[in-house]
Amino acid sequence: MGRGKVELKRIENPTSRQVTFSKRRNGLLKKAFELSILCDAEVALVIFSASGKGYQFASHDHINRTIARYRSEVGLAQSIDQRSRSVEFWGTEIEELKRTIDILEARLKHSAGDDLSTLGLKELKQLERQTRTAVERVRSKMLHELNDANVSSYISGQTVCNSYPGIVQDEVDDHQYH
Amino acid sequence: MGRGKVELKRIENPTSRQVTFSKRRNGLLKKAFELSILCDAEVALVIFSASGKGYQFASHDHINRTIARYRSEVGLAQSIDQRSRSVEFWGTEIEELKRTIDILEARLKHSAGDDLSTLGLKELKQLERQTRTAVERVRSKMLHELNDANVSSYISGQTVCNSYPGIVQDEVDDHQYH
DNA sequence: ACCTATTTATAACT
DNA sequence: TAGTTATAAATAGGT
Repeated sequence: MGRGKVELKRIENPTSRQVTFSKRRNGLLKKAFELSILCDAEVALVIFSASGKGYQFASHDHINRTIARYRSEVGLAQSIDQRSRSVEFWGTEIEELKRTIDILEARLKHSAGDDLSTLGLKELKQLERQTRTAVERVRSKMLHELNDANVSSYISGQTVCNSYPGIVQDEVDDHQYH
Repeated sequence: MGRGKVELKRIENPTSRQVTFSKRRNGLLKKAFELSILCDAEVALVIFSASGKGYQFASHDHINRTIARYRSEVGLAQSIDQRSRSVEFWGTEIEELKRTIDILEARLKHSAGDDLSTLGLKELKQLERQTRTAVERVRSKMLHELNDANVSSYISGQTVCNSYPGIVQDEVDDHQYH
C-alpha cells in the first residue's frame, strides 16, 4: 500500500526501515485491537524493534500476565530458572492476580446490581443496557433448552409457557431436564 | 475497508463475526509476518477465537518457546516442569488464583448473557433471577441518580416511574435514558 | 510529522 | 466455505 509496491525482504536503508517499522507497528497494534473487539477474540501481540525496544498489546489480563513474564525474562537477561524461583517474580505475579480478582469481583457485583454506589450515571446506563440484554438472552436460552428437551411433550410445553412469566418458583421441575 | 464502514464494537451476528474473524485473523498474521521481515523485528502474536481455537505467529524461536509455555498454561495440559516449579516454592497459590480468575471470568460472561451453552436449566433459572433483579436495582439506582440531579423536574419523575413495570418490552422508552 | 497516490485489506454479496 | 467486487484503510515515497 503506498506509492510503490514493496518486496518482502529486509529494508536495507536504516532510515526507511525505522520509518516503516514505526508505521506498520502502529497499524498492527491497531488491527490487533480491532480484532479483539469486533470478534470477541483473545489477542496478544509483542513486538521488539531490531534495536530492542518493545511494544505490546493484550486484550485480556491473563495474557498480559504472560507478556509481563516474557518481558521480564527477555528484558532482564537473567536465567529463567533463577528468576522464576525468586520471591520478587512470583510475588508480583501474585499481586497482579489478586488485583485482577478484585476487579473481576467488583464487576461481578455490579452485574448483579450490587455495590452500585460507586458508579456514575453513564456507567449505570451502560449497565442497565447490559443487564437488560442479559435477561433477554438468558430467557431466550431457557426457552430453547426447554423446547429442545420436550419437543413432543404437551405437558412440558405447558410448563414452558407457564414458566416464562414467573420463572423463579418452578424449581420443582428441575429433575426433568437433567 | 469494504463495502461499508464498520463501527468498533462486537459484531452481534455470529455468522458474520466468524467470517470477519477468519479474514482479519489472516490479515493480522500476514502483517505480523511482513513486519518481522521488512523491519527485522521480533514479533509474537497469539490469537484465540471466542470459541477457544488458537492461532499464532512467532518470528523467533525464543518467542516460540514463550508462546508454547503460554499455550500450555491456558490449555488443559500444563508441563510437569512448570507445575513443579510453582508448586515447589509457592504451593498451589498461583494456580488457585488463576482458577479463581477463570471462574470469575466465566461468571461475568454469564451475567452478561454470554456463553450460556454450558449452563443447565437450573443454573439458567438462577441466572434469570439474578439478571432480572440486577436490572431492577440498576434502574432504581438510576432513578435516584436522576432525581438527585433533577429534584424539581416533574417530567423525569414520570419517566422513571413509567419504565418500572415492564422491563423486557419497553425498549421504546430507552431514548429517555440515553 | 504531514500529504496523497497507490496498494492492500476487507465488508457485503454470491 | 470459498470467490468477487466495491470501498475503506494502510502506507510508500515524497515534502
